[in-house]
Amino acid sequence: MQKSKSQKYHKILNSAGAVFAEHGFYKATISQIAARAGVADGTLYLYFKNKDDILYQYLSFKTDVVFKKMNAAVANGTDAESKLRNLIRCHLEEFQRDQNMAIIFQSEVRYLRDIESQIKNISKMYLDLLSDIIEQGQIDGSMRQDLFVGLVKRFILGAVEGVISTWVSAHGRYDLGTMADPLVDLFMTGVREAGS
Amino acid sequence: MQKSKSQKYHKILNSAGAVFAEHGFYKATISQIAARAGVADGTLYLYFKNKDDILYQYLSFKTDVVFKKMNAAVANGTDAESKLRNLIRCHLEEFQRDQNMAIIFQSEVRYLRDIESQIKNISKMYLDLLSDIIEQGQIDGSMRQDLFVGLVKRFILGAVEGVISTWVSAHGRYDLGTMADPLVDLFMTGVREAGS
DNA sequence: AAAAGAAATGAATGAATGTTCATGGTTTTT
DNA sequence: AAAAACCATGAACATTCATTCATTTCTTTT
Repeated sequence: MQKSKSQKYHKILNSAGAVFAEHGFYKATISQIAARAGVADGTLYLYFKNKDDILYQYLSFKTDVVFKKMNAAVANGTDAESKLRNLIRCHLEEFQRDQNMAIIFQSEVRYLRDIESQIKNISKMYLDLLSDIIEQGQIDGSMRQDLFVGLVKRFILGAVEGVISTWVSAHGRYDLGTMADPLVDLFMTGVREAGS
Repeated sequence: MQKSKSQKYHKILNSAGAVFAEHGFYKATISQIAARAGVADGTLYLYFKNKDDILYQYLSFKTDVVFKKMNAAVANGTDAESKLRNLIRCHLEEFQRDQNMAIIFQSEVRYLRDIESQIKNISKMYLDLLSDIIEQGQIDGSMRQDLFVGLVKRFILGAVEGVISTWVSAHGRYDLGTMADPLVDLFMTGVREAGS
């Protein structure tokens, strides 16, 4: 029973993801989500408080999963550069794996003021990861000392998101994962100490 | 009369910009826009086809103005680096000057599939400007030959947009224009030929 | 200043859709 | 197998708004 509830719950979440990604949150209707999940409209309200709550729980769930993977990816690196490389590769690969999530994060999240705390959380966690990496790089001498970390980390996140955005616009027609290394190279060549 | 129509038209456009920026397109109502412009609801329909059309014309108008300035800024530079510097400074300053526009471009535009052609236009124009600059830099030897222009230009745009996004999230509390030079420096140090 | 034309009004309309709840079905318990 | 507890249904409800248009107000013409 717990499991069957869980199953239906996730079925609805998934359907919601697909419908939100296709039509956008506001144009998506409860009926569309219910139909795609193969349940009646009213059933959604057994599992979710309201339409907003569906999106909220979708984002929470995805955020959790992805962020755990990102943390693991970073922990897997030794020096600052390999951590950065792992983080960005993980980011690109996860978004490529789940295109609905990519669309929702890229297109919708900025739009929703009510869920601002959620956005802030995921962005903040990501930016904090980047801060740590950059600071480590400065300590071990692989990154310039005169970097303004606050700017650099936003710079990196913005660039990665821009690349994802473009990929989404192209309907995911090319491989996103392969952009990780050129992207980091491009970035590192700017950050790396001239002589090292 | 032509002028008074023009005045009211722009009054409505401005009000729409403020209301869209504050509430987002879907939560913004015709009544709010009308009230802010000091006209009756029905009056909007003398100047615009419908709600979508208001946003469309807002974006068209702003796009035109900003893009002319960006073109002029680029034309004002001599070498690739100064052109890039001028472009990015112009971008940041214009968005800072008109925060409503900044919010709408950053938060709303990605969301609106119907206006995709519009977005594509402004993004494409911007990316084309960047392409030209990078190619010129490669020709005159100030930028590396092995750059993948398609990636670099999205990298730059993404980074700039990321910085603007952060500024918008902070409710425009700090000066955006001053970030132009550090941003370009950060970027150039990566792009510039190691020896030059 | 009267008439004609243009511009503006805002209450009424109608469509869209998030949410509820009385009803019916299914599973579990006794 | 009857009763109880639980789950699911989907038609009906209520609200929200974009849009319209009959009426009024303002401007121009003669």
